[in-house]
Amino acid sequence: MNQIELTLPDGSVRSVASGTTGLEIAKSIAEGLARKALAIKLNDKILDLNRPLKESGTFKIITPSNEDADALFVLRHSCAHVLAEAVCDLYPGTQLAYGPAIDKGFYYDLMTPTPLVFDDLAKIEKRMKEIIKEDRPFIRLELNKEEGLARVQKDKYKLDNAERALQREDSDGTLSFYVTGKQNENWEDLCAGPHIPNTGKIKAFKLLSLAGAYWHGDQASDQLTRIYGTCFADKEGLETYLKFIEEAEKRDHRKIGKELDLYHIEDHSPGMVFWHPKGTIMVNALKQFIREKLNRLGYDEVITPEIVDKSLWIKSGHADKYNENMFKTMANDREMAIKPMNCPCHIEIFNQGLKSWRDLPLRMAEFGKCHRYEPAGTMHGLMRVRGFVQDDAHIFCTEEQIASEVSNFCKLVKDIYAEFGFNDILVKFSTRPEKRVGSDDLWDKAEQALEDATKLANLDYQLNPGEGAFYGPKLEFVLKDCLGRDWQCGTIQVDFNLPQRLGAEYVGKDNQKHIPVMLHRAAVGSIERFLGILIEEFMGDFPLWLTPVQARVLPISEKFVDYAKQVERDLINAGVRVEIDESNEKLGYKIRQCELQKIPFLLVVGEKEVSEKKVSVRQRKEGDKGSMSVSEFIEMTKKARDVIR
RNA sequence: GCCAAAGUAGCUCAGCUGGUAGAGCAGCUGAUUUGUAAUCAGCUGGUCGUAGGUUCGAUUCCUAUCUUUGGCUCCA
Repeated sequence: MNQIELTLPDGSVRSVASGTTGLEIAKSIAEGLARKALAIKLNDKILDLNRPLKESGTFKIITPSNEDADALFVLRHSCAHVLAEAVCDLYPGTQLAYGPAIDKGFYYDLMTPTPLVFDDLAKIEKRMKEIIKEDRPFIRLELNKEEGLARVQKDKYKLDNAERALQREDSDGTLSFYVTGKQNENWEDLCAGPHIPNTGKIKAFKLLSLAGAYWHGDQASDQLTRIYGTCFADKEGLETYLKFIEEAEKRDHRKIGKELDLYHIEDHSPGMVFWHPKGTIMVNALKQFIREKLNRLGYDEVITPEIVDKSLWIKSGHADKYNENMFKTMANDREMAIKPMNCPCHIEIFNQGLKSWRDLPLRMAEFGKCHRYEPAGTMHGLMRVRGFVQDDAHIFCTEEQIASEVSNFCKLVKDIYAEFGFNDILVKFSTRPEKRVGSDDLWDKAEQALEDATKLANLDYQLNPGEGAFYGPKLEFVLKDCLGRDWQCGTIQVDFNLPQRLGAEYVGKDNQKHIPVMLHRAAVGSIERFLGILIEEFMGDFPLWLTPVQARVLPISEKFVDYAKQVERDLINAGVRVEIDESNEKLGYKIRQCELQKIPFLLVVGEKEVSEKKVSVRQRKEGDKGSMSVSEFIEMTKKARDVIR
């Protein structure tokens, strides 16, 4: 019999007969290890413990651990099976679709004969616990194509899964099933595996939520019920995770936005933000932060109308390809639309006067307010709204200039994000969507140009097929919120279509007219969304330049209010955003209010400060900084204002 | 738009199986004149998301609708 060589995590090499199982190897190392083992990993492939091993390579025995992604993966996937079995038991006639382990747990998409409601989860959990207690083994069955397909005939989703599995390149023509217990007696599911040896190995799980999900993610297809749950190696891991969610909720920008009185959204205009004075300070501070960067990079800022006649949207293609996303309005009998994007308006400015090749690249920026009719049910605080301000710009350039302009922009995005401490950014490359304008030749050219640019920018990306804008492919810069959900912020898009459609031209060196390429780009994306991300990232403890109130003066009693007002006046004149707390409260109470409002500097003034013409400074998170003169304090804030994190 | 859940005072929430609503904080008034995360007392405040229906009677049951939340889809 052939021997295979297995390299263990400690570097030692074991030579065993081909066909030996992971469990046998675990036993040969230690009985205890064999008892704990969940699965094995051979060359990056996780396998059941009792699968015969046929190849040499790196080898590890997977044991329960909240730190081991492989362990969590098998546990969660097996837990999803237990979930599916429980649902099938409780709701006969349930059809199963798909039940993978995901980043933070697992889900199962299924179709029950009657709709499930949230309260059913408790019942399902109870049944799952019984199945786990029965400690039934997961048994793998490998069947040939005919036998396998015969087993899933009644279930349209599983049949579809089976057919697709057989079509996959790495298919060996067999289909695998996992029975939880005895064949033909207990529940089974078409599944590639791997699984843990028996259900009793699941020690800590919880069902979390119920959601609708489309079969294959296709809106036109069946709507399935998705049950989300999570599973950990032990109770402690589960509790830590649930605690994490609880903690994350405290960072939620919607909660902090309310507590700090930054904004609200109301029923009259769903998805549109009412920025309160304090939020407005932040919006303006962020705009100014970006504006200063753009000024240095040769952008010209413009302002364009928000309401534009339908005819422009017809020419641009929006009326055809973006229609359901647009707010429409009538001016008497004239049909207008509220702009969902700034690009057509920027082309209108470009088209004023004759442009020469010497004008290119022409970088036109606008903090343009856009409105998009997003589907109900997609709104989310500041992150997903219907009215938002983009830090938008359009770069009109030649084909030759695309790569360097895109590359420079990528650098700008990285710089800005790094200043806020976002260093690990996900970049997606989205290619031509089904609904698009322009010929395939132009799309080939645009996608190629964007790819060349990513090489110049030395940018790693994830391919996101079919998700580009209707006029061109795009790069998306993705940030995460407190719960780890992805939000697209920055973007750059290569567009060979709109300039042509809207008649943009420049005179080239050859004295002929040419159509410029247009790069649509936004560094933070939308001011609203980016502030939402920042609120969660900083948990309300904003850097001094961004924070709405930088200092509050706290007179110890009414006797010192006059002096406090004088301090306040001095600070206002020095450009510090300052408030005064004249309330008839004790100092401890006033300080507590400031801490809750996350105010960076508190200036306590009492008898001592009045006589010495000083203020006592208390800094957020750092405590008492001692007393100093007002001018010393102003110097201190000036230094702190430049610090981003 | 789809599935599920929710909507009670400015905020956070209570209100069991139908008998016209409560707490804490905030706010107001008064007392206190306060030294680094909550001084005390009193008072105000809600046609219980909206519109219908069932009922002698609806915050509570039913229907519709709007909004919000968690997902799906879509997107900055």
